[in-house]
Amino acid sequence: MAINAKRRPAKPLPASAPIESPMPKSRSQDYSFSGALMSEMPLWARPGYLLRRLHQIHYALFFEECAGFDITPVQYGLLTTLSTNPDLDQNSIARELGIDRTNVADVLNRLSRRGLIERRQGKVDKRTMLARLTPEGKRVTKEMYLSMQRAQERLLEPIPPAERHAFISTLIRLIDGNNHLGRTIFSPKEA
Amino acid sequence: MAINAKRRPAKPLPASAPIESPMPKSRSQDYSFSGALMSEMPLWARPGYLLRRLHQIHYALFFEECAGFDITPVQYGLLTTLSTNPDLDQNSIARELGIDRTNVADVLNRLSRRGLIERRQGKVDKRTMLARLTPEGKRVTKEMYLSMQRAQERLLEPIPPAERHAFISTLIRLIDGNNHLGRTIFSPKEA
DNA sequence: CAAAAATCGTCAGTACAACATCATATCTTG
DNA sequence: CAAGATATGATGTTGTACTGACGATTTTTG
Repeated sequence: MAINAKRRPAKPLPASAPIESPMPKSRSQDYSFSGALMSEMPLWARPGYLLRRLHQIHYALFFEECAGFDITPVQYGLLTTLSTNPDLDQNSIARELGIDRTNVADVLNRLSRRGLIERRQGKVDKRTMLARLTPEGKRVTKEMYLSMQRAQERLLEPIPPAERHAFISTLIRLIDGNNHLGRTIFSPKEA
Repeated sequence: MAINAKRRPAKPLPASAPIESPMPKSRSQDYSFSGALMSEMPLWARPGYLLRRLHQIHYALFFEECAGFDITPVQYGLLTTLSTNPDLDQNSIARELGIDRTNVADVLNRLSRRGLIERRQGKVDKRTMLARLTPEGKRVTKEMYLSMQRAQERLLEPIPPAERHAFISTLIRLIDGNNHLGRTIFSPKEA
């Protein structure tokens, strides 16, 4: 989900948020996730749809707060990961970030082109390319931290503080619970 | 965020789910969304990151359940929208779905190419192009419904049923609360 | 009513996420 | 050591999501 158009997202990423309320009036709360009725579950009652929207909104907030850095959320995630554990190979990064291996290479290339990371061959395993932050990369990562953080806070602002941890915890449980998905399930051999 | 690789997603979209647990051990729950401490909020405590992951997982589930249809979640959302209110113009669809109007045109083209929707000029306002489902489109929409629904259910399966509505309601509140984002904020004039 | 402003769709261009496939270099193991 | 497994790179595809600009058509307004 890329959003960056030209250079600097002068217009940070509209997220194409609907001006008009996307949420119809009546929320009868009865689209039953346990029963089998659910005669006609509308869009705004589908978690998948809501997740896409909220994810988009996070993008918009991220770009709004981090305007001028020209770094995407995924890129910042990668910077953070390298910041925590330096000299990581691309496969490990992929697992850490939850993105595809080839995609990691793309992101690394973009970051490398801008001098934020550098790569070199691993010594123990010469097949691997270990990535690490450059001094510039460290500087940017640090400099962006508060902006990124503000985006996270603004995202959760609409719900009372007491609910925020619960929400995050639910997200984590849902991710953990579905984590068996992915390449592990349909191994590249079959299919 | 496309996922469809070849024709039929034989491998539905790995979501590149990490094999190794992406969630570190200690979740001290203290990355403070109200205070200002948060010395070093790790990836897995950032709602933005978690939303991306969960959104990805939904994609994987959707493709797994709807394999063979070769329809993406966004495309199905559009089909649903047209199914509820036929003869909608592209701007309305954009608002309804929460995507950009140029993107709506893209999606409509793909659906049109496959004979699932048809468009014609509006009579009252000749600038508009009203889209509607073809009979084939209606058939597919109906046929996919249960599969789509299963994906939604599987997504929420890891949390107890009692919490599911609360989760959805929180998502809705977060979306509603941030809905002021978008083109309306940074008008195209400035910047 | 005619000129100006707003709106609708389109097109071209960019970015990016998530794949597939093939080639190559490098382990690892029987 | 040879065979298989693994890591990465290079290249290409599809789909989502923008930006910016343009023509055609309203709508608004002077």
